[in-house]
Amino acid sequence: LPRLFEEEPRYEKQQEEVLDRDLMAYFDDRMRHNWRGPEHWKVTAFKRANNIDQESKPKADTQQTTHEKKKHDAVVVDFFGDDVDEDTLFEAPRNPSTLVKKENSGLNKLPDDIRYTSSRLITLFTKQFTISTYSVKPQATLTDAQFFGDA
Amino acid sequence: MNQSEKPTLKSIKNISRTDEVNNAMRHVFQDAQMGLSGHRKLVIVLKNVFNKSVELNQQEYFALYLTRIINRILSLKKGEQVADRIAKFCASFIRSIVEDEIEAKQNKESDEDKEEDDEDEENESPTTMLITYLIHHLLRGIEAKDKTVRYRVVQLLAYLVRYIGEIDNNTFEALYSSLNKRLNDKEPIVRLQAIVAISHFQVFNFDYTEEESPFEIDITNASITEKIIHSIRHDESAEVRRAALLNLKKSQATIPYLIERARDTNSINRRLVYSRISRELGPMNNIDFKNRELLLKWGLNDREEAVQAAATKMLTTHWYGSVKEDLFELIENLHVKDSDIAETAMLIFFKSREDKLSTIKIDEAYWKQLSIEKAFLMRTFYCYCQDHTLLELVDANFPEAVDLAETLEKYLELRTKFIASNSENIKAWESHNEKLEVFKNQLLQLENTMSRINLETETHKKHLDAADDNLKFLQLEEQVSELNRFHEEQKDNYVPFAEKLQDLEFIILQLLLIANKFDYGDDFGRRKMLQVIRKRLTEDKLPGELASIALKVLKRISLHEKDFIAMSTEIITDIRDSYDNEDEHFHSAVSDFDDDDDDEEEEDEIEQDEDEEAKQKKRNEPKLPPDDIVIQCLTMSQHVLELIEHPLEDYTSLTSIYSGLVNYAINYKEKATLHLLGLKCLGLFALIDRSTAEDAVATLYHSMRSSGEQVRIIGMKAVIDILSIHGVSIIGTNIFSYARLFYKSLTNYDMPGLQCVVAEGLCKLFLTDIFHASSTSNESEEGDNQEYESEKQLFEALILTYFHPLTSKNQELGQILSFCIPVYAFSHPNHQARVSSVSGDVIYRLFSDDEFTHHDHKLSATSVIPQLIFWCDPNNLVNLTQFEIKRQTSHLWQCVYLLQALEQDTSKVVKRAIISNLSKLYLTDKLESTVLKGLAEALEGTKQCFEENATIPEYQLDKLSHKNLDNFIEYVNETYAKSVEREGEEREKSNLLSTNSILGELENELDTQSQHDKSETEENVETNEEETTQDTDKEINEDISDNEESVDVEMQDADDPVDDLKRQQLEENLREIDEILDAEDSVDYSISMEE
DNA sequence: TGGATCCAGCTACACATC
DNA sequence: GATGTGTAGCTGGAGCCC
Repeated sequence: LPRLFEEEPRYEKQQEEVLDRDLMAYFDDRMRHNWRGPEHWKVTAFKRANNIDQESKPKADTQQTTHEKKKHDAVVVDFFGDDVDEDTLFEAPRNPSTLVKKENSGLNKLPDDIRYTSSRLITLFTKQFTISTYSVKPQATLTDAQFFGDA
Repeated sequence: MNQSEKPTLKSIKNISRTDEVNNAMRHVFQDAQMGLSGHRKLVIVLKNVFNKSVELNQQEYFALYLTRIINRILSLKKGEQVADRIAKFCASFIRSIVEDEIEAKQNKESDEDKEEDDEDEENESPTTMLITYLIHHLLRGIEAKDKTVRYRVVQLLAYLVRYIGEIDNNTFEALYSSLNKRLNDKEPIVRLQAIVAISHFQVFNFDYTEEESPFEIDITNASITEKIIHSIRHDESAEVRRAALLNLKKSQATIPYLIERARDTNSINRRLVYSRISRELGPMNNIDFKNRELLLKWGLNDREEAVQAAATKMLTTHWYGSVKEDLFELIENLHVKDSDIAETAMLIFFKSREDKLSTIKIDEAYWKQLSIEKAFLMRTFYCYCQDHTLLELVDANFPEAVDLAETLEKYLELRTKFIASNSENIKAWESHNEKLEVFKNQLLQLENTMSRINLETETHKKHLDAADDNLKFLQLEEQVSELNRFHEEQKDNYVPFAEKLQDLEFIILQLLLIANKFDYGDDFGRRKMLQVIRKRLTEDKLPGELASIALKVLKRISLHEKDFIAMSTEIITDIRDSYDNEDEHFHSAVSDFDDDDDDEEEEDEIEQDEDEEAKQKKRNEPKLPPDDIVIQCLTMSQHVLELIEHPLEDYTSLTSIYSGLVNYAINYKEKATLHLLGLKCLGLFALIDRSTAEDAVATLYHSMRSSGEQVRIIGMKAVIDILSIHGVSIIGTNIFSYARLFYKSLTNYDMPGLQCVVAEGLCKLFLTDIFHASSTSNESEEGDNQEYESEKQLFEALILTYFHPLTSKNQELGQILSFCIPVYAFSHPNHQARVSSVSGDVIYRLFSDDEFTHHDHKLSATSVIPQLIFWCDPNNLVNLTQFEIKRQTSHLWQCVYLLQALEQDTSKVVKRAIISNLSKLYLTDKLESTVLKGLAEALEGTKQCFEENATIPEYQLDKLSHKNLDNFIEYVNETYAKSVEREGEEREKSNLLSTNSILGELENELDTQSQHDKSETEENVETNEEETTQDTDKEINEDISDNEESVDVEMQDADDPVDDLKRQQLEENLREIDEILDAEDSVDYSISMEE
């Protein structure tokens, strides 16, 4: 893929394809999640964009301490100790309704997935024909990082 | 025995006091908590202690001590190993004593056979006593305040309920109703355990149809299943639903609910349906076709790879295995004729079972005698081999072209004969079809009328009584039920015939699909195929899908496009001519329409003369050809036009026939099929001929304005396609009308289908820069600006539609925009700049404009803002090097617009959301120091604004927001400092010594420049021609949305390539930032800032 | 068993409501 | 003032694969 190593963006003449094959595959992949609309949108590749708290944490260290902590934390019950006060243990809530969840009428199902693809985005509605771009601008291609990274 | 001595079997024998029992028990549990491995031994020890207590007649003390021991683990949180082990240990112990008791009973029973029966049936056994005691104890805590206590209680009960066969009815009733209540516990972990517990009751028999139920509450197997089903569907916790999924009894009655979870929002649950539940359901035939189809459709298309993989495995391993690896049986079960997923399933099968490809053998005998399954396998196998260039398999299995053509001909001939020998059935079908047509016509007319009434109501503010039309709708409903009766009435005659015909046509379709991909190496075969296709297309009156594929084959085997057009024209002419003998009028009718062409072209004004139209119709009335012929010709024309790739040049034959047919059809507004086909063909025709397109857009525009959703969708698709092919110039100076139409359609939530089309269409036009290509057009400056404003408003409307509360009701629209908006933004820096330029307006309007705020379920600022920021993040741009990404200004500009929204009268929630998201903006020291400086100053201004308004509640920030804002300001200042430093170093290295003097000159020049043009990014440098003053902007700024005038704080993209005026650009940018922020107080925001 | 991933719960805080 | 609700960021557990 020689294109990857070209430094300058390529400026294309009119009537070129909007997205090339690689780019379509790239977008189809990237848009795989977050298809359900704004209320279900989640940040995915956001960390990379966040340049403020970018100091890399010494991961190994923290991991070890948590690991150790986990081991040490193991609780052992003393069955010879004083008995638990049952009145406290079984104490009822002041308002019993706080134990009840609100009724949910939803079905917890995904909506029908129309599986929108980039090929549909660059194809006409009424026939199988790819739309061309009208402007004079560099044709979109993947950046190196995108190709080697998440692409 | 003292506390330090652990009990042994021997020491237990010596126990004589209850405190010794207690001590022994504590020891056992002290050990049991350490691990599962010792449990077997400890169970024996504890059992001995229990038996000893029974022996001493102190079993109630044993029970008491046991509950005290258990109390100690009830407050241990979920995940605490110790508590889990103790719970398991209790379960093991209870199981063990229950088993012992059963064994003892059996032994006793066999003894009793010899002796007389005892009387102790009535008495409660020590084991039952213990279990009952334990249950009552635990039930005391089942409604405890502490969720952990409830969790542990229900967990223990879930273990115990497996061994409760002997408990009394009252205890059971108390247990059952308490557990039932926990199905609605606030805490998911409690509900989950309650599901597990209640699931065990499914195996009990609560059949009280013969006898009276011993329970006072409703306990039946059906009610238990019902409760689990309620949880599997409605519980909002994925883990609870999972527990219900895994524990619900698998039966024909529950299958639909199990299958339904293949669409669960949780991907683990979906995967489980395929990996585990499907196996538990047994052979694929245990599930009916409809549900199998759903499973495949959902699973093979799932967004999660893991789910897809599990679904693939289910198909290719479990189901395939369940039909003993018989591929034909598998295909038979797929019901290929009625299935939408069979093809995908087959291709996935081939891909994941490549080992089976070589076992497929297709010889002469095979393809000479095709069943639908054989034909389907042959076709999908062929397509798979072709797509994966498995040419050896193709050569080994598939016939020569000439044989394929002959086979195809054979089946086509079979079809013709079959139809000919069933004329009665055909008549029945035709008459049914006629009724159907009448129905469609009425529906379309009614839809159009309703739409017109709505339009008139809106435009003239008249209230029209639509009662009449409602009545008509009711009448139509009656017709629907009548039409639906057809299949019922024709059960014996037509239905079997239709099925057989469909089988034949399905086989033909498979052959055509092969022919469409076939390698016509030998010319003899090609010519044979050509002959078959041409003949059959002309003579056979093939149904839509077959005709469409046949035409594709024709195109494939034609010499070139011109040849294809000539042949198809001839075919359509022949179809028409075949009826010439029967109806002389038809030919002349078409000629007449040709003559009408001129009239038509004159008619592209907005107001069409209804009388003239009617007159024209009348004139044509006597020459009417049979509708079905016209429809057939038009359908063929549509398919032909769909296949033409090149602009129309001198295909006059095509022009004369199609423009005649098309105009004829369009005028028949009361004939649905004809009218809609006419519009489709008009649109398609316009795509290959610019002059047709010019008229077509006007015709389509009028049709849309006065019609219902069906017509509008067809019209909208056509218009957008025409714009995609010919550009905006095709609509001349009328851009405003069209923009308004687009806007109205986009925001018309009564026509959800139309919304989808226009949203997708606008995205296409923006993505391809067909919209916003103003710099290349030759329109006047004013025209340019109007176009620009219309497009800007449309773009903002698209973004607003994505976030609109009502869009959650139009799933398809949401999905389209979820895909298209980010693709648009990420595909070019200019696109990203455009998104950032509307960010401020979007936020302001979403959270302050009544249009958006008065709905329920509206989105929060904390979810909207990160999305806007994500779309504008330069890291998401394609096409750029890391260096270029670091120099992108989209986030910087977005920041300016966000600050603007921050300083406006937005609510506190919005302000906080903006501030907390500022840290997500990607601003680097590779940006020019001048713009960073501008941003830093803007931020100071914002800070000041907050100080000045400190008395207003909205401007009183909480601690965290203060900190976040200060951190961000500091970050920008640091970045600015670094940038200055970097530029200094670069200047030193650079030998371009004249930079300063150039800058000086430019600064002077800047002062004289007009004050309102804005530009974006280094690549885009504004040219003088594009300058406009603020005043001109306002004068021509008509608002397509009927709202107040829109604010003109906008960056204007220019498409000129990079030149060496970067410095000027940067100065501009800096000035921009100042201006935008200064303007806040004085500018009259369109988005009406109601006080 | 360990690693990667996703999800849900936890905590701290702000704010609304009773 | 107590209580409930909503949010952000973190963390640990669950289910899976190898």
